[in-house]
Amino acid sequence: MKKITIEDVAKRARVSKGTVSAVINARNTVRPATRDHILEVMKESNYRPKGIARNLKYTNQEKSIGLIIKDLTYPFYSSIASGVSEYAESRGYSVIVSSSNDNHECEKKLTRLYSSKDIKGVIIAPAVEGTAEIEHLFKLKMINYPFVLLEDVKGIQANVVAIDNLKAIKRAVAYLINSGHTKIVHFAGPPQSSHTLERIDGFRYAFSESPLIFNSNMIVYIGSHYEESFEKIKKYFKTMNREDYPTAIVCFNDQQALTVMTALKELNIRVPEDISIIGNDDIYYAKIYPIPLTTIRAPQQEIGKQAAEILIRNIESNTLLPTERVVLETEFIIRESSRVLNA
Amino acid sequence: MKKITIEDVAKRARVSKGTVSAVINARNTVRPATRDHILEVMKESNYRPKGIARNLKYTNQEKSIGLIIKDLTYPFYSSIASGVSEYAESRGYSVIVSSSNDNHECEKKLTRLYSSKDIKGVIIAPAVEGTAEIEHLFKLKMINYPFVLLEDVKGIQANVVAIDNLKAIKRAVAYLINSGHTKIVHFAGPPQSSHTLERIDGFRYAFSESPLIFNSNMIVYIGSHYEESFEKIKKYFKTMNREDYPTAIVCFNDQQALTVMTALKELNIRVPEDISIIGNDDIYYAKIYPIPLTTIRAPQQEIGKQAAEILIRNIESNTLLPTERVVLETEFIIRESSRVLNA
DNA sequence: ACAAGCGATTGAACCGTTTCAATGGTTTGT
DNA sequence: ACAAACCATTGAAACGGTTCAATCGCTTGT
Repeated sequence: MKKITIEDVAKRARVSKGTVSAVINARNTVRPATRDHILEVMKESNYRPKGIARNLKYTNQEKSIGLIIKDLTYPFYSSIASGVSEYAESRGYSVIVSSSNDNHECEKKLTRLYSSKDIKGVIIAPAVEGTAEIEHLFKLKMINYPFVLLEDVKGIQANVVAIDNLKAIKRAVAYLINSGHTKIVHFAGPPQSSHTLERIDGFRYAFSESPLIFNSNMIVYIGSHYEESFEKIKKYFKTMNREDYPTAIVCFNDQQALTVMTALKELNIRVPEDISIIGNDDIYYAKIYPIPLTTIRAPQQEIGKQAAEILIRNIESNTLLPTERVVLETEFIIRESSRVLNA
Repeated sequence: MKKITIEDVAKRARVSKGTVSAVINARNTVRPATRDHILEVMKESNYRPKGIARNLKYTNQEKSIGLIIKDLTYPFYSSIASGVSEYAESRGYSVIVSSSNDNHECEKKLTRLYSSKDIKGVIIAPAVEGTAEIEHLFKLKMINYPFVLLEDVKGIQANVVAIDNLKAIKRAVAYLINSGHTKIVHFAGPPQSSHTLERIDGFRYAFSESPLIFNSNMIVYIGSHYEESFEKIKKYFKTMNREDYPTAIVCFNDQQALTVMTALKELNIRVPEDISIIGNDDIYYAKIYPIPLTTIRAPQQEIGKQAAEILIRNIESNTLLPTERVVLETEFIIRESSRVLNA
């Protein structure tokens, strides 16, 4: 069962390849009867012209760039995607997105896929930094395939657009400490994620610069998906005396923070009167929640835009450009889910 | 400034194309000195091997399918995407997603892009049905390019996986009417969207089967994005006497419903005591809202899965299969944002 | 000193289309 | 009836890589 080619169709229709090609491309030089006959044969043999062969000769039809993110369903990443889109479209590029599910193998497969499909370049939110196999990135470098990372990766020099997670969390925690909170807890994300680690580091760092003393009970692994985390959150409070409750929780991200607030409501714990909640990212739903969430805003659109800008600059350059590294500032947004104790 | 080819590199490095190719593919038959020299030349001339040419000969490396949706940032679509992903990966296909922004031109461009890149098939949530130019879909049919639509499109016979929007809304409205609500309003979505129209139709249909009489004031165009809708919602209530307030609002989708609830909170209108709110879709955030949303659940994952299944069946068949049409059932989920009046 | 063996390199064939100058066949004008 | 003009069709070259059998230049063993 070998693939059917234009040659086969031509043979069966008793015409030349050129004529079949003309039909496929809807050129009006073909006699209607011939045309219909060829279409008939195409249908009968379920002939599918091979896209890449069509593009071999005249290549610069449609320009496109790729984006590999960890999770399509998390608004943080889709906002980055829309930032990429907006800029890219303005430069005439279409954008193609895939999710690596924070899985390394998947990321490798996707980079191979993208670079083999005449997609001009790719923006990658790299998966699980810890495991750090990065040969696939070296491979991209070798073939001078333009790419931009959305996170630092050790061991390779590449274009990066990142935010300073550590600093961001540190600032939020410092705010709580300055507001008189002493019983502060961090609800951490998925253990294997690099973001989780960075945020824990930021949390600890803030303590090291304060009179308070960090201890490891302050880190509670909750995850960020509803299904896994909702029960964990309730259990955490149920197995604890009310007087031991933290007065503030710094959450891994906004999605988790919203889940926490909903769980607390079910437990009749008030936000922010009993407990202050701080999120991370400033996703869309953080502000339409009835208790608007205090959070650390990452400039998601801007991340996307800058990454796209660097990428396209590299794509369109005919010399190899020096790598760039951009670190964007986060913004601490105080809304109603947090409270100052020593006012 | 013409494109640099493997030939150019070979010439400059004083070797043959074959050797350069061996270096690119990391074959270990190349003498290290030769290898380094070739790499040097590649870097100097910023040579980027053309992906599609590499794939011409041995083609079936990585299988992938495409997905074109209207809005990457709306959770409804990203859930569909994850349904597609899950099934596709299990069959060995990678998934590539693009957003058409509900823009027809963009959709056309993307279908061209996908079919020209050796992506085996595509699932399309078609943009703005009203304007309905569908030559691009006919084009796909002509080249027997497998595709599945996520909505009926008039004038073309194609694979479709859809939900019955009209029936779904009708059911929700019927529920309200049966619960004793008489002042019911529909907050509609973006005027140009086909979903908006279907939902308005469902709303009217429910009235036609009840003792109540529909009138056009019951339809209020609010949109579904925060920025545009929040103020509109507040204005709607401020320019109205309290006794004229509807007792129930059927929203275009969940995102809008959540926005409405937040706006109502600001106006000190209670949900569900003063007004019942019904959403549409059952997105993730509908259930982590502190007043869990009554809504019409669309089986998003399942939509994605079924579409992917049909698509891959068509991709792998070597004869042209008859088109399929699947209509999935919605589920009315009563949570806490709605209230029965005549209990 | 020569044959065998080996690693590195070459180059022609191939992948499946598009293109376009050349050709063949039909119609038109006179 | 014949040249000119016109349409539809052909077929070979081109696109930019990969592959692999053949070859080349060195070592090695005897």
